[in-house]
Amino acid sequence: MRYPVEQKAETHEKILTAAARSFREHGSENNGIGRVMKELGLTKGGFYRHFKSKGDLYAAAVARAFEESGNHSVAVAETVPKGQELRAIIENYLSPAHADHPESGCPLALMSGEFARQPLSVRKRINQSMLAFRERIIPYIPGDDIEEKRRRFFVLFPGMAGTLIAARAIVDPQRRELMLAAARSFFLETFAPKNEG
Amino acid sequence: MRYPVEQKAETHEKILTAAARSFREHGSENNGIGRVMKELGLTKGGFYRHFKSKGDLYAAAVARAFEESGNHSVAVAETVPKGQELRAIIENYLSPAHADHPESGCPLALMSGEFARQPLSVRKRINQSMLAFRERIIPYIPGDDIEEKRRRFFVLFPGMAGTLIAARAIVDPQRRELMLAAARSFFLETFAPKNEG
DNA sequence: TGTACATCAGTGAACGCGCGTTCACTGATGTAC
DNA sequence: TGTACATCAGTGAACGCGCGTTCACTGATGTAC
Repeated sequence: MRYPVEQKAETHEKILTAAARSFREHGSENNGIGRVMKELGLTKGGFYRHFKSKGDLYAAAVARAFEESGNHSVAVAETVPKGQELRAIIENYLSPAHADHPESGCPLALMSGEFARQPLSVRKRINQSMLAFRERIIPYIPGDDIEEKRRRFFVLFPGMAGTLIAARAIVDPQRRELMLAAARSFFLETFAPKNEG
Repeated sequence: MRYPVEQKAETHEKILTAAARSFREHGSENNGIGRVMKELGLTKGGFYRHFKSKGDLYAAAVARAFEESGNHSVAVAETVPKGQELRAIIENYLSPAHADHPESGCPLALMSGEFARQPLSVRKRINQSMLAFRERIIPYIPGDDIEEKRRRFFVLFPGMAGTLIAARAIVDPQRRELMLAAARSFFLETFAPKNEG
């Protein structure tokens, strides 16, 4: 069949969006092309018209997940008065809602173990995606120069990601929220104190 | 064949140790019983004399990994003068050596995404292992009472774990070490300042 | 002391399953004339 | 305007592979007598 001209781009986009969600929710191992294509009502044979391999999709899906996560943080920052942006980002990142919804959450907190196991070519692309995410967040990080902001980013965000991971491992919802609350107040006080606002 | 009486316990122990390493290095998905048994020169059919299922092994291996990680931190603490223990633990945790050797490293930084995907029974056991790890580290955390120490633990260790994850995603070794160094000085200053030590 | 039997850790083949990937194909639409 | 042909996104069956799990079995040792 010949399909409408714009359809290929649409399908490509759908695969990418679905994979970015599915890989975060179910991991990329023991799950993948078949599941994603089935979700879209397509057969897995057609996948290779859109991506070279599973590794190719994985790298693209991680990039997409970082983009979505960046979009979300920026959107949150834009809902609050100037000077309050980082506070809002931190509160949102360490919220119970984020802990409860891995499928739309920060990839750093989800695909972590897998990152280290990817082939170099994939790791390089993941690295780029992470740096792109950083550059979107940087404007909201306080600091005298860009290098100081970047250093702070690399303490704050990985730190919060690790907190989210540990929180997700806590089974009891009440204990989980207590732990998140403790982390929230720590990161807020340390990186976005109120009187500096 | 009937085997020497002590052999069953020895094999059980070998499987557990090997799994704790292999699951950290390769993940538990797309890898598992077959690989571990082969490493020990055994066939995978024999596995079920020692563990009920793969999930059972997984939970036990995570527990073992937390124990090993706890042992390591305690051992590091015991090599330094009194009052310097937490500094030593932090420096060791955020060392390039730890970033380079996932197979013997902290499980929090490796199996994170997988944790959230386990069935409840397995997650409960992982939760217990994490709490047991905390209790071993608690003596080295400053704080007025046990609750404060626990809260600090749950900021410090997940924070460092996230840092390790992000560091492992950085391809260039020099940039990786720079990032680790920035995190080291942050966590040292914040949780184990020199003049309190 | 000798003999018959039970034990059970480990073997190895088999099972169904889902994975990533390949490939000959289909057929509605776009293009050339 | 009509006709012949090329295109190529998506199909569906097939491939080899490794997974977790089951099971009839082996046979050296421990136990009972």
